[in-house]
Amino acid sequence: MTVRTRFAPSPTGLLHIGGARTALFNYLFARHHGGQFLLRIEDTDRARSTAAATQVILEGLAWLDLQPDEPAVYQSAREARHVEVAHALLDQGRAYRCYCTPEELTAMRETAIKEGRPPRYDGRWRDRDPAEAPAGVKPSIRLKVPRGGVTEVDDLVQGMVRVADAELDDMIILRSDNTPTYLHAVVVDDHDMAITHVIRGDDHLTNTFRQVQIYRAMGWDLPRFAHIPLIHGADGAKLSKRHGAVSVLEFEREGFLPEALCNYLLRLGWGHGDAEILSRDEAISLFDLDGVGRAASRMDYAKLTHLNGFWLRQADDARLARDVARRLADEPGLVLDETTEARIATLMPGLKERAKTLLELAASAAFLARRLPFAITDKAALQLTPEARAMLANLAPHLAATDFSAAAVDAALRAFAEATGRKLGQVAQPLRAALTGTTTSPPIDATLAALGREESLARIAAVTAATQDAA
RNA sequence: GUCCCGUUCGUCUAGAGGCCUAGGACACCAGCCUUUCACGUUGGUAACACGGGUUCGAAUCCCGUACGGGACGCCA
Repeated sequence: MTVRTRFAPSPTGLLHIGGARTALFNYLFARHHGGQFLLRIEDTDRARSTAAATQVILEGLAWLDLQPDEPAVYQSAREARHVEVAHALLDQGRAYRCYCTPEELTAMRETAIKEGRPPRYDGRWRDRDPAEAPAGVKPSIRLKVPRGGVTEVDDLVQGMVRVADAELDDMIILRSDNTPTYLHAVVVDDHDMAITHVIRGDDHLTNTFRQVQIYRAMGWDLPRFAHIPLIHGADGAKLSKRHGAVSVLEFEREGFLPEALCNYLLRLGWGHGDAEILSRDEAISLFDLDGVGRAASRMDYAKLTHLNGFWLRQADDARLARDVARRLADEPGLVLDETTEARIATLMPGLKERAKTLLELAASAAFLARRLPFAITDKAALQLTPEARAMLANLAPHLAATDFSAAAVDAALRAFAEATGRKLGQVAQPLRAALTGTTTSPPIDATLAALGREESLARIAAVTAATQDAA
């Protein structure tokens, strides 16, 4: 039997970190077992589902490279089938029509809570003669849940979980407006899509017992279930649209790499010995449900950032250069032409070594896009003492005599430092300030080489000229 | 309120009765490296929620307590 998993988000909000991890686990599990990973958009709630939210989910999954193996299934398009199954249940006497009004149900719930009983439907239409149906009330269809037994679910993560059927009430499977409820649609769709493993957040664990009733009533085989613990916000509470949930696309904006987010998410709630850094391929070969923990976890940006730094250093230079150019394009005062992009690409090995996010990377590359005259930070200005400016003026001819390769420039710098009795740092720091307007950058030889002869000498001249003006 | 689930360093986790003087990672502190900043590297601080059992022996098994979370919708 081929393993088939699915990620089934509802397009009522955004794809947040919890949903992303659920999708990841489903994807990894399917791949690990050589099966398929599917996507189903649960848009049964027409009032709250939006096309925009669906789009965001699709974009988020694409960014994370968690593409489904088959076209996405839209639950709303399967309504006729859901109705069909509900009626089949009705015909078999496994479901019945309930003529309660929403008001009546609300009242029922409130009294129950007031009297300290669980707020559940009391089954008043379960065995009542439909002939007694009040005129003008459109009925909903409820599942007739067997009484008196115990339902067991052997969850792949949570282990054996039992709930007395008495805890379950006769839930609505078809609303009075003839639309299916989530509980019903999920079961029908999972069955029809031949899903073998339902991997989802453990907020669905209790729902499972209700869903099992539908499988049984229809005589369908049960899929295996795996309820993974939720990711909590910093305060320990569930992540939701209204609570600390951030769209995965927000992570992109903040300069995180999809491979880093996936690596981080994988390690949140799943472990395999001391493995920390995992590529997609390694994740696929190592991932299984027995490595998933049972306790909820919290998001830790520091660790995500660290992993991002690692994956950034692994990333392809051209890819990073493109991203940096894109991010810098919006900034005022910068020139993003071919020359700049060539400089960014050239210096990328040195730049990416020093950045943890693409935002930092772009910021550190910004000096390459500046054109004279540009501002010098206060800290950098401190380096440019009159003495240092004079030193740079003396240094310039030596640099000009080289071919401006990093090696040649490095040799010239060292020779100059030795000849003038200075430590390399005493030469490099003022030079860095003149070249970048800041106090940090990749190694000075690489920086010089990336900027090129003309620009480098111009930038040096700009600060040495200032000396002469002052003098 | 009822039912369900959980609890190992600050955080993510390893741990499936003796290998645990509880390991790793992030963060933090100190040192080394060094051309700034990073990276890297060496070392350090830091945890089995609590109480009872079971056992020669428990982080690991059982029970209880506390705390946390989830579910109880004609939402998904």
